[in-house]
Order: sequence, then structure tokens, then C-alpha cells
Amino acid sequence: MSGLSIGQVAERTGLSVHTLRFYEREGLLPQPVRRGAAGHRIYDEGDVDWLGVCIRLRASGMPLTDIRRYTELVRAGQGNEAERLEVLREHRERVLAQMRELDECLSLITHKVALYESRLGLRDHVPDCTP
Amino acid sequence: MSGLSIGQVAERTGLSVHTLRFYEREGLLPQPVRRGAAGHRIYDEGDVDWLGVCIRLRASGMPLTDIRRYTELVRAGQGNEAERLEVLREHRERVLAQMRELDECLSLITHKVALYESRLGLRDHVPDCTP
DNA sequence: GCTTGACCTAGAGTCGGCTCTAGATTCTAC
DNA sequence: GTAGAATCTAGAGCCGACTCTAGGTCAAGC
Repeated sequence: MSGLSIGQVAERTGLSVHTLRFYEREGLLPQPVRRGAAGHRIYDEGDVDWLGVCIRLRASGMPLTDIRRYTELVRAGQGNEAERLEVLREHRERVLAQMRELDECLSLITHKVALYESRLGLRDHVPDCTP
Repeated sequence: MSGLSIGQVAERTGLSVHTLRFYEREGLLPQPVRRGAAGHRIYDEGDVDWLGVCIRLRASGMPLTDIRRYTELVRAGQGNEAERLEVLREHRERVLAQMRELDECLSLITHKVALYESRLGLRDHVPDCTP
């Protein structure tokens, strides 16, 4: 039980094997993945954890180039914590902005949903809006 | 004051004139934009309002094809309100899911930010986390 | 009357992020 | 030992959403 194949990691992370190789090529892993005798990738838990972080960063809209930049900082080792922090803070601001924006969109959509529901008589108590 | 040029609409909406033409080609407007003598587009307030809705839908991740579908329903006129409602409800679900996801991402990021802040001594009271 | 700038169309190009293909090798199960 | 599945690399292809280009029309100001 000393490592996972790319297929197993794909299953765990939800990424495709194609994407896993692609991410590696793109420099999204701090260390190159260990290889077995035949050249097959062998992932360890640390790799999987890191990929989990990458997935979260992607899911929150961080572009691959920024993830790579952050990865490079981590790869470079201690001493650049301030830079890492900056990358993360900037991203957090963007995420917060995105959440605010989503909130506004949500209220528009919710408003429209309510409007159509009332128009279709799906609501007993129609809110005061133009019919 | 009977209408706006494409340039004025670009300025108001924040979309580029290219994008405005592109959206029209893609069928994102319920009616084709009115044209002046020289074939220039003349937008009215209704067009701008509709574009505002499109922008919100896009900003919340709705793909152009879905916006087009919704637009087609609106264009088709009364009688398909149930379908419109369905489109909107589905999208709302996706938005809510996206918000939940963003929330998770945010807590990861915030956690990491706190970690680096404490590592850099930017915090007086370090939360109980692995140093 | 001529330049400048906003507009027009059709279509090509770009960019990010995957996704797939081809052709070869290797592991697994029988 | 052999069939079938998984892996490898290099590189091409695809998709969504713009973004830009070329070549042309038109109106207004100088």
C-alpha cells in the first residue's frame, strides 16, 4: 500500500487521468510524481492532498497560471511565505467578490422565479409585484 | 432621445461593441435590435434591461446556449411560462450549489491565509493549528 | 470636399482548460 | 503465454466565449 496509480487518483479526486497528466505538465504539483519501474506514476497521499487544494482553487475560479505560481512558491521552499500569503489573499478577495455577485444574481433569479410562480398560480400569496 | 447607439449601450452595460453584436448573432435578444436609416443599431431601454438580465445570468455561470433557450421562450410569447420557470429554477439550483462550493473553497483559503499570517507573526493570537 | 470616427458584415483568431488520439509498453488474470 | 486493461508520451483537437480584422458605409465638423 505504498502509493496510488493514476487511475486510482482519478477515481479519488474526480479528475480524469488526462487531466492529472495535464496538471502535472502544467506544473501544478510541487514535486514531480514518483515513478515506478515501468515509468508509471505513483502518487502518495501528499500528492492527493495537494490536488485537493488545486481542485478547490480551480473551483473557486483561480486560473491555472495562478495555481502554478503558487505551486512554484511552495516548491521553492521556505522564505517566500509573504508572497504565498499575498496570492491567497488576493484570491480570497476575488472569491468574496464573486460571492457578492452571485448573491445579486440569485436575487434576480429568485425574483423572476417568484414572478413566474405567481403568474402560473403556483403561489397562494402573491407578493406585491407587477403582474 | 429615441434610442441608444451600440457604443452608448456598450458604455452602459460594460460589454464591448463586439460582444453586443456577438450576443445578438447568438440570439440572446428576444427581438432583433431596431435599425436606423444607415443600418445602425438603435437600442431602446427594453433592450438594455434585457442585456442586464443576460449579464447577470452569464455572471452566475449560465452558458450562452441556456440563455438563448430562455430568450427563445420569451420570444415565443405567452404560454410557455412553465418552461421558463423550469429553466430559471434549474439555474437557481446551480447557483446555490456554486455558492455552497465557493463557501467551502473560501474556508480552505481563509484557513491557509490564517496559517501563513501566524507563521509570519502577523497575528497576535495564533489559532490552534499545526505550526 | 475631406478627414475622422462610429458604425456595418463576415469571418478569422485567441485563450483557457481540458480532452482525445496514436502508437508503444506494461501489468493482471487466466 | 496470452488477452485485455492500464499506463506511457507527444501532440492534436475541441469547446465556450469572446475578440479582432478587413474592407466598406455614413454623418459631422472643419
